[in-house]
Amino acid sequence: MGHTHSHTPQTIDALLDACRAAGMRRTMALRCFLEVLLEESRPMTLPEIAGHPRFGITCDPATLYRLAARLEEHRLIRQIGFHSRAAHYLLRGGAHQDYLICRDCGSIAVLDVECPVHELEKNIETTSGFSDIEHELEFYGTCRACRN
Amino acid sequence: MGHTHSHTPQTIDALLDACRAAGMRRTMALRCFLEVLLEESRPMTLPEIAGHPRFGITCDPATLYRLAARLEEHRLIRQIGFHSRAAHYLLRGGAHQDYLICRDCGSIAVLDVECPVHELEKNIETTSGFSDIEHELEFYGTCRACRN
DNA sequence: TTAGATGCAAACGATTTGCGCGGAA
DNA sequence: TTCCGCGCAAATCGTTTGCATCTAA
Repeated sequence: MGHTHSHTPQTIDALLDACRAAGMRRTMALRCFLEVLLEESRPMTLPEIAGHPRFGITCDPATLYRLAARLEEHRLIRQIGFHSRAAHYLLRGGAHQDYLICRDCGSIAVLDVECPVHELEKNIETTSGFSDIEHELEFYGTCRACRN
Repeated sequence: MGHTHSHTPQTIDALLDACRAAGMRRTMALRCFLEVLLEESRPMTLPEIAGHPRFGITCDPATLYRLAARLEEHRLIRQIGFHSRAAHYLLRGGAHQDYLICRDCGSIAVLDVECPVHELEKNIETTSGFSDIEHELEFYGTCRACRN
């Protein structure tokens, strides 16, 4: 069963409320954006999000990027940098995840492990002068399929 | 003094030899590329590398990107994905480094800590079916200057 | 009514690709 | 002499920005 530190289950409404509380307007693009991210619950690029069948409207790229910027600013989503050209985003508030990525085919798997850096993170927080620290841990390897 | 697991000190000649052994030609662009990476010994983007004073020639972007691709393929350099638009590269063969990055100004600091994921990494290697695994660990926070 | 969102269009910057030439082996 | 690597040029693709219009509050 693993180490899923369960957090409060997220719902669209709760998310939209949080957005509202952060001063954002309850717009259709916002709702679609969050719905996709919530349904998929994995890191996605903006082109992926816009192309998702659940994304019910057509929406200008500019809108999407501005939306992502606002959501990230208000800490509702988080960017994660795999080695792909496009940035990935995921909802905050879920359990922290680490990833295992195939450097050939780019497939992304979620690791079901206890993240071993919490200690270190606290340590850094007190000694570095940085605040609001969080981390990103990815493993890159060659998956069985790509090894031929 | 920290945890610098010292590796064999690298020299341009050793690096060029390694390239040669990998079947690459000893070209001027290759030498400049490696010299910059060696001198700076930090993750750099390709535009940064090409713009470095030590990069003695002018060289077409295409050449640079193809060079990087070859070097990465032969495992002489390694890509690392900070949250910047451009990919960063660094020489392999140095000690493994983890980073602390300011999410506002983007400054990158090298962490002088024992990396706490080696165990986990071995673990994943035996259970995941992935091979040649390596990891990337970055901490993101707000640095003192950006906190105002 | 009004500040915040959106669409449109155009600009940007990193990265990629096809092609013919020049140089390292 | 032979390929490999290079410069040139053009195309891709993710992302950003200015501006006029629209809309949620």
